Amino acid sequence: MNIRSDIHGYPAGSCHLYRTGAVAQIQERLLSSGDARDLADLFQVMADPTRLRIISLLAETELCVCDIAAALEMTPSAVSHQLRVLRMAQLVKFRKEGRMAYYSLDDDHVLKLYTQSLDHLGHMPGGAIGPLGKS
Amino acid sequence: MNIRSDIHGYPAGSCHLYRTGAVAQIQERLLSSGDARDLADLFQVMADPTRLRIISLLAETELCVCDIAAALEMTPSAVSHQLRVLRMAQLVKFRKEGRMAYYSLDDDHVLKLYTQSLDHLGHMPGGAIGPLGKS
DNA sequence: TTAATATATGAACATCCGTTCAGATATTCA
DNA sequence: TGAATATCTGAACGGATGTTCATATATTAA
Repeated sequence: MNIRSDIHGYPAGSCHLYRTGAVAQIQERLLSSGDARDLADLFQVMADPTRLRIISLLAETELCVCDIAAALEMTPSAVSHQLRVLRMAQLVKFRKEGRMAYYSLDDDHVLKLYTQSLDHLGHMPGGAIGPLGKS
Repeated sequence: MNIRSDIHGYPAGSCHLYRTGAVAQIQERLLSSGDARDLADLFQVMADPTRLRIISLLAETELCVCDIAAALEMTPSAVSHQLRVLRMAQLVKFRKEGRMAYYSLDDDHVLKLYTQSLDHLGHMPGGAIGPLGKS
């Protein structure tokens, strides 16, 4: 009886965790399916160039949709769609003033995550992601 | 002559940035297209439940493919595919020992980004806050 | 050598995602 | 009122993506 043969029909192997019976131990620090999905959703929202550029604009001040669209040289429609995604993920909030909607970052956690990722990018050799592994 | 009419054929609006001519100013802090794409690629790699769970496993120790597969209750093939994605993004590295491949996190920036995002999740009002949700 | 194990990879499939387009709502101005 | 503006939204199209399946390579065991 092991996980592989029970669940996936794999023949029992000889990986050391099975020999030592340490599977339960490493599963304790395993992110739950639910948390993994929630986290993935968060990263998914950040995983778009347009949304990241919007965040970079909102990092310092609130802006209305048409100005964001102008700065990004995109249609207000496309920007509005992306702002909706950011809004639903609670990464940005907005206030209505007349016919304008002024958007800003929801809290400083967004900014922290953004700057943290920029920091990580700075540590990537060449910035771009190359093939296979590290030298 | 403004960006919208030049590039997208939109009629000139009256957004305040155009009246004050501050477009160039906000464009200075705008993330470049290239950087935005690189950052989006990084987040994209993080934006998958399986890859996040792998990262959570590798947060404390190196593991071989079959043990990761066992802990995740997935096929080694699926795990190998995801490890390849993590490897190409330089989020994990591996060493070959016989027929086994032991994977570990490439550097602590990955872990920082991961824990930072967990922290953000903990601040989400509606978001699911699981056992690992907050530290 | 032959068999079993550990990992890697290409193709295929279903699903998801960002933009465009058309159109809707709401506010302001003449 | 009617026209222009600011924003929003649903549908659709093309492209990206994660898993499965079959298969390939390499290492170890018998």
